[in-house]
Formats: sequence, structure tokens, C-alpha cells
Amino acid sequence: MKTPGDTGFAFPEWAYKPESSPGSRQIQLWHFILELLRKEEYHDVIAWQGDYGEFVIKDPDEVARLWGARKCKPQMNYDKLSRALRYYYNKRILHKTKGKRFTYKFNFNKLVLVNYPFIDMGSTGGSVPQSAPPVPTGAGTHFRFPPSTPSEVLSPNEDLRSPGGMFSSVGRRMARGSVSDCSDGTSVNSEIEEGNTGAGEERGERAVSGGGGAGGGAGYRSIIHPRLSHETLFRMYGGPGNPAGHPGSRGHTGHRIHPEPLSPFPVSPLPGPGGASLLAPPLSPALSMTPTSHLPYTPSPTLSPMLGSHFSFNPEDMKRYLQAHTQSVYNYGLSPRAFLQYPNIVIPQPHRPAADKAGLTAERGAAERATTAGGGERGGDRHHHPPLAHSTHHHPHLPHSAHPHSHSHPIHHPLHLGEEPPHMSPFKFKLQPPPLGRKQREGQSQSKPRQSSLSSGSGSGSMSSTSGLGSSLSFGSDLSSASGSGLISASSSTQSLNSAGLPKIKVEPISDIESEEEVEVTDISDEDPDERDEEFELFSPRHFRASNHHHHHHHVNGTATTQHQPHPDEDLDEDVFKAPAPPPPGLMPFFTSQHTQSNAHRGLSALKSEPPEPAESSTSPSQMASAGAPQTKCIPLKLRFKRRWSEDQRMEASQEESDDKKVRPEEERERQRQSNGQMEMEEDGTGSGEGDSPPPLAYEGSIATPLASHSRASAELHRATAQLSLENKDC
DNA sequence: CCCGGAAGTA
DNA sequence: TACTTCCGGG
Repeated sequence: MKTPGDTGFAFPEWAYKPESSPGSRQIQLWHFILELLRKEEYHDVIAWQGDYGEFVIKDPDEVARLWGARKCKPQMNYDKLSRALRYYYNKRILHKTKGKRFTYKFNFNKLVLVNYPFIDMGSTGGSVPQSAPPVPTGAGTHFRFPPSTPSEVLSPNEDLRSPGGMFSSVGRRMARGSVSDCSDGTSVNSEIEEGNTGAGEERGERAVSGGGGAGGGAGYRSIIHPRLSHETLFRMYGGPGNPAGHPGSRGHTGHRIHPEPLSPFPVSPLPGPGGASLLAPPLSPALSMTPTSHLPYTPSPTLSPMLGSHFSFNPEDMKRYLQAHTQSVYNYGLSPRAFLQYPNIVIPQPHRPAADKAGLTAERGAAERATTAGGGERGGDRHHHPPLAHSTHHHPHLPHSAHPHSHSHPIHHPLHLGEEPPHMSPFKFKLQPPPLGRKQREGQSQSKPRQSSLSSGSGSGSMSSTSGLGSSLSFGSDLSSASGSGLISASSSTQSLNSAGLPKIKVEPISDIESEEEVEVTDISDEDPDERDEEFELFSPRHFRASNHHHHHHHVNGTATTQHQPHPDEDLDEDVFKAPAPPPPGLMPFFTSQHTQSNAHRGLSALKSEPPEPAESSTSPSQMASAGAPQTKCIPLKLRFKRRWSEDQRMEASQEESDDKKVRPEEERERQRQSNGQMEMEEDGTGSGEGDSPPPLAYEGSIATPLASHSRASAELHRATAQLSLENKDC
């Protein structure tokens, strides 16, 4: 069967397709929507509003018209367009915000991650639930993926054109000419074109093409959140101090960690230029990749460019990446899941950001024109965001190739990355308290299951985002996972990696862990496991979960155990993408720690990583479940399901879940209804694949692979990832 | 308005 | 694959 493994982490095709074949690919609706959203000009017709990633189509007809123009489908109307949008539900690109007319919400997890794996949404808000992007009203702010600016900077070579540009470039393109083709041209392009805020950028059309390979690893930009950003960024790029870093800097100051009330996205205001916002280095999709999902489309080998090479990561890159993540984890309590992928790597200790700030330049700002708009919008929200300026001129330039680092940390062996011994100690992650937010939200939500919600306290119908959430998301699940401690010695990475030595990661357990777990467990059962998961898709658990689910849960006796597994398919789907990698044994434990463990445990067990200590054992949910698992059992399945559903629906945002339909609706449902107990079964086939043994990871190979491949791969990746070009020419 | 199946197109 | 078109149903 497909082992996802082999593909490894391919993203769902849809995610990058556009990029992959820029020319040919037609623009996708979501790209288009984003494009419109990012232009203030169109605020009258469509704008960010409300929660993270939520946008409202203020003028459906106009949007449809524009879309139709873009696609040369004069017959387009909102009804059709909306149908297309509805298809995104399954893809999880969007959700409908119920109750609000013409309001939809992006699931950035999927989108962003997909496109920019590196971005850590998590870091950001840690909290950002999923969609975080844009700040709602703020014009400048939005999240422009690609800051318009600098794109060039980075990629002179081009591969990436996109980083900076993904959208921006796209937009630009569209605007420029591409759109025009439609005869009627409804002005679309023109409109779009002009709009761009980004005036600053003109960017010369990018010379994109080229593929110059030169870049080597260089230039990726990552999208990072402000929080991480600096450091991370720097790391990624190389020296902090260097120019490269500077561009983006946004955050100086303490960065806005706290999101403004309005903007969910902590980051949102990316600094334009330098901020770089969000781009992710193409490196490894794997890591973050989480995303995807279930799509029916499995990752076909075909698609990804990378396939051939798989992903090869340059060790360096990986390292950086890891560092970044680590850092984020460390700092923000993100889940470590990322690391799974690279068992061998030792993660350097994250440094605390404190210092980094220095580097940042400030954003500057300003450009937003937003002010004017007022009339149209609904009023309420608006921006308060800091203006961003595009600093066009000073581009940060980055060294694309020039990272100082590149050589600086040469990696001897790919595997060896972790030269520095990670300090074990520090690595515990205790998460800092999450900024807040999500939990509250969750709480609310939990309390009120969707529909009923009204009653609950929210009082006002919308809890709307801002208010409550601050920034963080719920770490709940994540946390737990994160917090877990584990000691791992990667004993064997199955892979060949360790040739030299494997780095081991050791995590020290934090005392509270257990408690957490327990709590978690409890919670889960009670509350809603799903929710958590969902929320975090990004970070966490899913990976683990996915695979595990099926297995260990089983009906353990009635107890459904942690997850209910209502939708097996879902899991599967996700598995496909997310779980793909068999967790490296060694690591697993690490991650596993909490609930993770449970998941992990399946894999691990096979592998036999170190067993958690006895004490811990208690923690693992699975065990608990099996053991006594009182938790779950208490709740009737139906209830759980019900809950789940309700939540599901209610959480539009949350995303996932709905999969079942797509895949095999019928079966699933039945199962759900009937047995909760066993639905998993099937899955396991998948999951287990063959045994637990994880399929070989793609990256492995790559990693192992010498640089050569990597360069190529990276280029491809970059390209793919980076650019979303939307060309439309074809009408 | 919104949903989603079904069929068709490229 | 990603819609586009049509459409019945809520």
C-alpha cells in the first residue's frame, strides 16, 4: 500500500500544485481569494473579518464576477463560486463560519503549512488555532504571505520566488498581465493590479525563472512568526546579525506577542518586508508538514517534485530548521513533533530570544492606506495594527546563498547535526503558559457545544475571536505532549542515520508531566478529545495520533480510550500525510511523553524504544485506558460522538473531522454510530502498514544522501513551495 | 443562504 | 485535480 512513507511527506498535491507548475496551473480559488483579501482595494467586496482567517464576502456578486473574470467564466456567480468554496471544506482549506453570511474561514494550517511548512503557526500564537493569518482588518497587516517586498531579496535566484511572494507575486502577476487575457477582462486584473498595496514593490518582474540553482540552500525565507522570528530567522538564515536578518525584523520589542485583541495573529503584522513574514524555507516539508490530510488524494508520488529526491535536506538546513523549531518549542511550547522526523539530529538548545531582539529592526511603517476605507466596512474592526512598511528599499537581502552559516556549520554527516550536545537539561519544555487564548476558547466551546452555544455564556453570539482568545491556543494537548518528557536515546534510528553517532535527545521529564497527562486523559475523555486534536493539528498529535489511533485504541474494552475515533478515515487520511513518518523510534518516546505516548507507543512498542518509566506509564493515556480507563468509558459513545459532531460543526475552525464524508461516508458513519469500539480496525491496516515498522522515511534517504541531491531537491522544493504562481493565462 | 451529490469540463 | 454547472433539499 501506499506507504506514505515513501513519499514521505509529500504535501497534498493541491497544496503545491500551483506552484509546481506555475505556468500551467490555473489559479486556484483560494489563491484568488487570498489575493483579493490582501488588497485593500477589494475590501469592499471581500475582507478579513472576525476570527483568525475569517473573511467575509461583502459583495458576493462582485467576487464572483472577479473570479469569473479570472477564470474566464463569465457565467460565474456566487452560487457557483460558493460551491467551489464548499469543496474546500473537504480539503480543509476553508470552513464556513456558520451563522454568518458569506463568511468563511481559512484554515491556514493547511494552507500555510502546506505551502510553507516551516512556518510555525504554532509559534505564533502558539496559539493560533489554525487560521491565523490575517489580521482581520488591518490592511497592511494581513498576513501577507509574501510580503511583497523582499521577495526578491531572497530569491534572486529565484527558486523561491515565492517566498516573498507567494501571494504577492501572484497577485502581481495576475494583475499584470495575466489576467488580462480574458477578453472581457473584467477588469479583474486591472483592478487587482492596481491595488496592490504594495506599491512599493514593483519588483521587476522577477526574473524568475531561472532556476538558478545557485542558490543552493540559500535562500529560503521562512516565514516565521515574529516571535520566533528573529532568532529563528537568523538561524535559518544564518547569522542574526547579518543583514539578512534584518529585514524582517519585526518584532523588536517584545514583539507583539500578545496579539492585539483584534488580530488574532500575533504576528500578523508582519513586518512587511523584513518580516518576511512567513515564508518557509522549503526545506523540509516534512517537518512541519503536517498538514494535509486526508485528502483523498494521497500523496501520490507523482506529484511532488521532491519525490524523486524525496526531500533531501541539507543538513544544515535541517539543523537550522530544527533549531528554529526547537526554539519555538522551547519558547512557545510548541510541540516537538517536528523533531520526530529527524531522530538523529540533536537539537541544539534553543536560546532564549531575549537577546535577539536586538536585531530587529523596526518595522516601519506605514503604509497603510487603510484608513480611508472606512466606509465600507462594517465597522467594527479595523485595524489597529501597526503599519507596516514595506521597506522596499532596503531589502534585507539575504544572502541567499550566503548564509554564513552554510559553511559555518558544516555538517559533517548529515546525521551528525547535532554536534553540540544538546543540553539535555534544558530541554524540558515546560511550556510557558500559553498566551492564552485558545483555551479559553475551548473552554467556552466545550461548555457550549456548538449550537447550544448561545446559551452559554458567550452571550453575544459571537465570542468572537478577539475577545477571548488571546493568543495562545490551547496547549492542552500540545502541551501535554510537549511537556512530556522522555528520555530518549535514539538508539537506533532505524535508519541508517546514525552511522556516526546518533545524537540522542534526552528530555528531562518535568515533574508535572504526569499530572498533565492525567489531566489530559481525563479531559479527553470527558471533553473532547477531538477537539484538542483538532486544534492542534498543527503541532501535534496528529501525527502520532493518526497512526496510533487505530491500534491501540481499539475498543479497549469499551473504553474508547482517548480518542473516540469517530472518523477513522480521518485519521487515516491524516495518517497519510502526517503520520507518514514512522516515528523514529528513538524519538518517539520523547514526544510521546504524554498522550503522545500512547500514540507513539504503538510504533514504539514495536520498536521498543525505551519504555517510559513506570511512573510515567501511568501517564500514558493509552495505558490508562487500557488499564482502567475509566475515563472514557464513562461516557457513552454516542455522547462522545455527538459531542464531537457538535463541536465539529461548531468549530468550524477547527477543521478536520469532516473527512469521513469524503472518504467513505457510509461506512464511517455506520461505524461511528454503531461501534465505537471498533472502528479503528481498518485503519490499522493502514497504519500499521506492515507492521509497525515504519516505512522508511523519505527523508532518511535524503538525509543520508549527500548534498548533491539535496541541492537539487531543495531547489525544487523551493520552487514548488515558494511559488504559487497563479497564472491564468489560459482562458 | 447554504449544503452537497452528480455530471461535465479542461 | 479543481473546479463549473445544475440542482434538489434544508
